[in-house]
Amino acid sequence: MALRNRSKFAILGILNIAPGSGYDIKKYCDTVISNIWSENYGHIYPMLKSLEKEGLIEQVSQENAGRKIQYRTTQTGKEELMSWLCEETLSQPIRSEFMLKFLFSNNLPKENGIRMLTEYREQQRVKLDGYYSMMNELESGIKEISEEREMYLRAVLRRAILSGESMIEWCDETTEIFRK
Amino acid sequence: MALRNRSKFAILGILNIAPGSGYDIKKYCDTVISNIWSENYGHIYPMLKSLEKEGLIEQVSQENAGRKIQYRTTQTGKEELMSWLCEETLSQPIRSEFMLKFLFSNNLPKENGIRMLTEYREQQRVKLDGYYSMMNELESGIKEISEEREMYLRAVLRRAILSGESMIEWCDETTEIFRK
DNA sequence: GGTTTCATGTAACATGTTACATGATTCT
DNA sequence: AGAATCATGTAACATGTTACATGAAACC
Repeated sequence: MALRNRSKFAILGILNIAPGSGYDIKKYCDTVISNIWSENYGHIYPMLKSLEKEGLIEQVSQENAGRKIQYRTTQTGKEELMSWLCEETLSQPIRSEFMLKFLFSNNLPKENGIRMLTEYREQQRVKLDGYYSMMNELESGIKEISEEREMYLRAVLRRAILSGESMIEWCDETTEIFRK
Repeated sequence: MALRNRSKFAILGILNIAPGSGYDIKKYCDTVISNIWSENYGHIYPMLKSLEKEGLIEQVSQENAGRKIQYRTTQTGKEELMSWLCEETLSQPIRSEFMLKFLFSNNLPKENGIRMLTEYREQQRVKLDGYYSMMNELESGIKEISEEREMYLRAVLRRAILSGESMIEWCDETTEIFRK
């Protein structure tokens, strides 16, 4: 069975939220949804061509913008997107390099494990701080987002926060155990 | 800069815990460490050849086993592994198809979101149950694992449990909000 | 004797990432 | 004018997944 192309629907979905260029899509991934998705140019630009060829997106007739090529979803594109949304999501294979390293490090002195935990905790803390401020921004309601969309965005952010908090909890708990 | 081959060290690390065949490695990934890592045959067998060629692993002279080719890490292999363990782990790009779908589904009726959450919660619950029983097994100490190794295994399992619990918490919380 | 599990392997395909090329526009 | 950022694009490379082929050994 052929794999469903996930980048395809990611890009289609992002354009469905707000029409934009390849560059805009990259920006969106690197900021707003960096905690749940990533794309790179090597995927984005060829995919935009192919989505256009398939008739799922179309160029927005631009007058103002310079070279910028803006796309938006077509009716067909919206329909394909909806049908993907309703498909069940198969659970994806998990790969956590940190956890793997940690598991393997039982031959090294315990202090080494503790150092790994400390560094990792700090990485997580920094990310978590970022999520907290995003949540603040969202809640102060500066952005021009519909209430309905905000609800979903907030849920996704909340997920990132809970997940980060849980990771920090684990780091602390495990460090404690290792110190004893 | 060339990417560091993660499968390489995963396989090397697994063989360092316990010598075994390609088949054994796959088993180990699918059971013990399924919550943190996955490998498939397409990676494992060619990588075993290449690790052997590099001198990082060697075949265990077998007498008993049939066709089974068992490998173990060499001294050089152990050293390379240790040096990888001490390298800092760069944070990996995140891709959660479920979250992406959820974020995109603001055009669908709210009930749809609630259904997604319910299904996802159930998926997580089943996994979590599996982790709980693994933890029980570990704690009853049936397996022939050194105390030191057990400590690391337990930490990794504990991580999976906390992570699952946090996910379920989020599902419940979000469902509540969506019901209002 | 048949079914399941063990066991190794690979070809074809699908996806993901980096590094670079190119040049316009905006900011200072 | 020079630097930073915007913007599009691709070639080369790296990684990941599936489906199938093959057959031995264990189990029932």
